[in-house]
Amino acid sequence: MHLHRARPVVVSASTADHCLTCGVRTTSVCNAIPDTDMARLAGAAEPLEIARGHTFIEEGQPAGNFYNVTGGTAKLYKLLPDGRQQITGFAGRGHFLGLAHSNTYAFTAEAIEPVRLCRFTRTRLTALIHDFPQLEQRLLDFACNELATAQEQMLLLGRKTARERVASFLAMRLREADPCGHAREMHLPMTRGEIADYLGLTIETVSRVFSRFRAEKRIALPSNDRVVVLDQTWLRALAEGSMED
Amino acid sequence: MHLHRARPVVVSASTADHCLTCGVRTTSVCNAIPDTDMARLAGAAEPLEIARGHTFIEEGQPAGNFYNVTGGTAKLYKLLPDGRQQITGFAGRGHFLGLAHSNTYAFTAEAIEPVRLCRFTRTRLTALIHDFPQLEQRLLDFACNELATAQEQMLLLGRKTARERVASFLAMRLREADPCGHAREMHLPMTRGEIADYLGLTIETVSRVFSRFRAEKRIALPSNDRVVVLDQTWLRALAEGSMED
DNA sequence: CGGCGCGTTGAAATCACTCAAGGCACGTGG
DNA sequence: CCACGTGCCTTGAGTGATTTCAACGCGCCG
Repeated sequence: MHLHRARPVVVSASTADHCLTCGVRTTSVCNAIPDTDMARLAGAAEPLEIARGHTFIEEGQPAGNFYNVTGGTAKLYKLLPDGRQQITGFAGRGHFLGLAHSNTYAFTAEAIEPVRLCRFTRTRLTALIHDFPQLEQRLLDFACNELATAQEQMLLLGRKTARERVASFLAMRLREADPCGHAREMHLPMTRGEIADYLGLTIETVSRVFSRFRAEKRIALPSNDRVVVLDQTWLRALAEGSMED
Repeated sequence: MHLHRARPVVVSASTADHCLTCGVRTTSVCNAIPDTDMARLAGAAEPLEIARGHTFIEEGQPAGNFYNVTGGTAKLYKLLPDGRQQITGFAGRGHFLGLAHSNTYAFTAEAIEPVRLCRFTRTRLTALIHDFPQLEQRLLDFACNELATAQEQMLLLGRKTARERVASFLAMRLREADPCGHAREMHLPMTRGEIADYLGLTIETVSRVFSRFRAEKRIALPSNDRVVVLDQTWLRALAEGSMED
C-alpha cells in the first residue's frame, strides 16, 4: 500500500527489521553494516514515502538529514532566480542523498514518481559512522562515483550537440536499467521537460530529436514514457561523440 | 629554482621535514595528521614539480597515485574522440587530486603553469587513512565540496548565457583569489582558449565578452592575464543570473 | 626579419531557441 | 456518453545567440 500524502510520513518506524528485508541494502551504502548489526541500522533509519511532485530536500535549507532512496525516482535540481532550471541528476534505488559540503543543501530533490526513502538524521549517521568506519569508506566511494558522473555531465553540457546529448541520456538510462546490456526497452519516469532541464536543452529540441531518431529507425516510442533502442551500437557511438552525423 | 623537465621528478625526497614547512598543510587534507606525526606524513608524501604543458594524471590510466597541489595551477579536462575538450576545473594550491570511483582516472590533469605536488601512492594513502581515520573524513568533506562545485558548473553550462558564464568565472576567480572581498585585481593563469573550454564556449565568444565588459566599464584588462573588476556588485548579479541585460 | 602563439574583431552561417498552433490521452462533470 | 479542460507532447516557421570562418594585430624569440 502506497501513501501519497502532502507531507512525508513515517511508514513503519516501529518494525525493527525493515533493514533486513530492504531490497537495496546489498547495493547501497548500508552494506557497510554487518547483518548482525541490522537492528542498530534499523534504529537509525526511518522509512518514508514521498508523493510525486513533493520535495524532500530544498536548496539552501539547513542540511540536517541524509536519505537513502529505496524506490521510485527523484530529480535533483538547481534554480536561477528567473526560473531557469538545471537538473543535476536523477536519484533512483540505491542512491544516497544529502552529502553537503557546508551546512546547507546545494540542490533541491523532488519526487517525479512516488519515492521511498530511508532517512537518517545527521546525529545518527555520525554515530553510525563512528561505530562502523567502513560506512565512511562507502560514502567516500559513493561521492567519487557522483563526482565522475558529474564530470561526464559537464562534458555533455559544455561540448555535445543536442543529438549527442539525447543519445547519451538514452545510453545511460539503458545501461542503468540493464547493466548486462540485454534489454532494449526501458521506462522513462521523467517528462520531456525534465529531460530537457537535465540535458541543457528545451522541450521542443528534445521532442524533435526523439522524433528524428524514430524517423531514422534508431529507436521506437511505444508510448511517451517508453523507448526501445533499435540500434545500440549506433546509439553508443553517437553518445561518445564519435560520429559526424 | 624551478625544474621544467619532460617527466615528473622528485625534488627533495630525502628531506624528512618538508611537510612541516609546507605552506598549504593547514588548508589541505593533510591537516588531519597531527604535528607530532609529521615525519610519518613526510615519509608517505613525495614532492614533485611538473612543467607547464605536462600531464601528471591521464584519463583512462590506472589510478595508482593521489596528489596534493602545493603550488601552481593545473587544468582538469575530458576529451571527446574528435578533440572537443571540456575543462572540468582548475586545481590550485590545496587541491587534492586522484579520487577515482573505479580503478582508472576519470580526467586528465595538465599543468598550465609550473605545478608543485605531493604524491601519495594508493598503498601509502590507504595506510595513512588506516592510522589517521580523520583523514578519510577530510577526504569526504573535500569530495562533497567538489560535488557542490560540479553542480554549480552544470547549472552554468546548461542554463547560463555567455555573458553570465564569463561573469560567473570572474566572480569565482575573484572569490578564490581573495575570500575577504577586498581585492579587485587578479591574475588569470589560463589562456582564453582554456577559459572557453571551461565555460563551454569558443575562444572568440570569450574574447568578445571580455571586450564588451571592458567597453561597458565593468572591468579593465591591464594585460592578457590580468583583470580588474570595476563593479563587483554588477558582476555578482550577472553571475547569479538576476539581470536582464 | 620572420615565424609563432595568443588574442581580437568582423561577417556569415548555423544550431538550437522562441513563438505559435494543434494533437492526443486522460479525467471530470453535465 | 459526450463535451470540455488540462497536461504533455509534437511540429512548423522565424529568430537569434553563439559559432564558424577569416583576417589582422601584437609581443616574443630565434
